[in-house]
Order: sequence, then structure tokens, then C-alpha cells
Amino acid sequence: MGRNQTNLVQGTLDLLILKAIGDGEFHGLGIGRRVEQITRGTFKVRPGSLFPALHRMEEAGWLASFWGDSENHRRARYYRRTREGERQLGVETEQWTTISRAIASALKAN
Amino acid sequence: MGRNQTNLVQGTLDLLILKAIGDGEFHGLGIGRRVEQITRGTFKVRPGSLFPALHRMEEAGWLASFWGDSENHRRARYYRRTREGERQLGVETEQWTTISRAIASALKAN
DNA sequence: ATCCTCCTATCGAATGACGATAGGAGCATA
DNA sequence: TATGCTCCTATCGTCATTCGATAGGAGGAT
Repeated sequence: MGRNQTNLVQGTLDLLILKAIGDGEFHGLGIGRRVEQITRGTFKVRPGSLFPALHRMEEAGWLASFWGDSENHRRARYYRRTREGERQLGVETEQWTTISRAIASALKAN
Repeated sequence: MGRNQTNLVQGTLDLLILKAIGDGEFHGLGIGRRVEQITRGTFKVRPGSLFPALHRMEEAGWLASFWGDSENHRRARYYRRTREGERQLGVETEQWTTISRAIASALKAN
């Protein structure tokens, strides 16, 4: 793939973040760690991708945030999914299913 | 996904083209049609994506081309996979497998 | 002649992931 | 008190890629 300097597939980060947060509340780096966990270590989200994505998604209304204290007593911005975000998770999950089926079908072709 | 104006997932077009060509020879628009076929109509590759991709891939050494005549008696540039291209198809297929497994795993998470 | 279709081509805009870099604040150690 | 480490957020510039729009030539039918 053209993914020369991008361990992620462009467009899937939002989906992974929405899924990683689930019904909980996590701060930025914590979300990054969770994405890595649920993808079994395959995707490591760098700060340069993570924070812009979180801001973008809050802007879009999919996340809500507040300042709090981290496990390590640092000031951290916590995120949770909004109802819009849950809806979006559904949309993107469905899109991903369609896409991955289509590509699986292509790879099976004669 | 952020794919607001992109029916493709960024980075998968090369894989689909390499697979669509197979061991045959096709001209640009023909490759586009074949991508649509093997993905069961899910991905429609636009000329604005298709031709730059073909040029890029030839530049990379994955495709070789020559001028010929189309089924409809038009001047058309035909492409075939090079040995490098076949190797690349293997690489990208493997990458895709890893990625789609990782995301499937993420989507299954609690 | 005119029009439609086929085929290639390129340009500018938009998107999104990344590396690099910055800075503040908690905590431990000396 | 100073040094240094880790944690946390943030932004900037770069790069790659997809797309819409647009262009133009040439075959074939009417």
C-alpha cells in the first residue's frame, strides 16, 4: 500500500478511537494505549495523529471532553463518546464491513 | 470514516489494481472496470484517481505499459504487472491481512 | 457535419497521518 | 535546589493520495 509512513489505514483512526473509548472515559494517551491493545499491538497511534484526531472528532460532535487528573496525577483531558459518536460508530462499523468484504472478495478472485 | 469524498480507503487502490490486472493486459479504463467487478461493485475508481495511480505504479516499477488498440478501436495504454509488481502484490496482500485482522479484533472487543 | 462514446491526462483542493518539536508539571534522587 | 525522568497535551510543516473538474483527440453512427 502507499502507506509508506503510516502504520494506519487513512480513515480508520476515528473508528478505532470511537471503539476504544467504548462507554468509558479516557484521556488522550490512554485512548492511544487502548487502540493499541484492542488491535493486539498492530496499530500504534502517534501523538501527532492522536490529538488532532481527538480535536477533530470533538469538533464533529462525536466526543465530549473535560479536564481531570490522570492516574499519575497529571492534568489530562478526558473524552467520552456522545450519542452522536455512538451513532457514528455504527455508521463507520458498517462502512468498514462493506469495505473489508469487498477487498476480501477481490483478493479471492481468480 | 473520514472518507467523506472518497469511496476508496486510502492506500488500497494499488493493491486492487495489482490484483485486477492479474496475469493479463488491460488498459486504464479496463482496469477501472475490473476493480469494480472484483469488488462486486463496491469500488468505482474515478479517472482522477486511476490514471495518476497507474503512472505512479509504473514509476515504481510494478507495472509496464505499451500503446495498443482497445476493443473499440481507440488508442489505449495497456498495462501488465512486472515481476516487481507481483512481489508488491504479495507484500500488500499480507499487509492488508494484518490490518483487517487487527480491526476485526478491535471491533469484537467488549 | 454533428454528436456520442471511449480513452488518456492533468490541475487544484481537501483530507489525514506523520515526524519533529515544544512546554508544563509531578516525582524521585541527590 | 537542581537535575532529570516520565506523563500529558499541543501544533506546525510535510507528504501521499483521492477526488472533482476539465481538457482534448479520435472512432463510429446518424
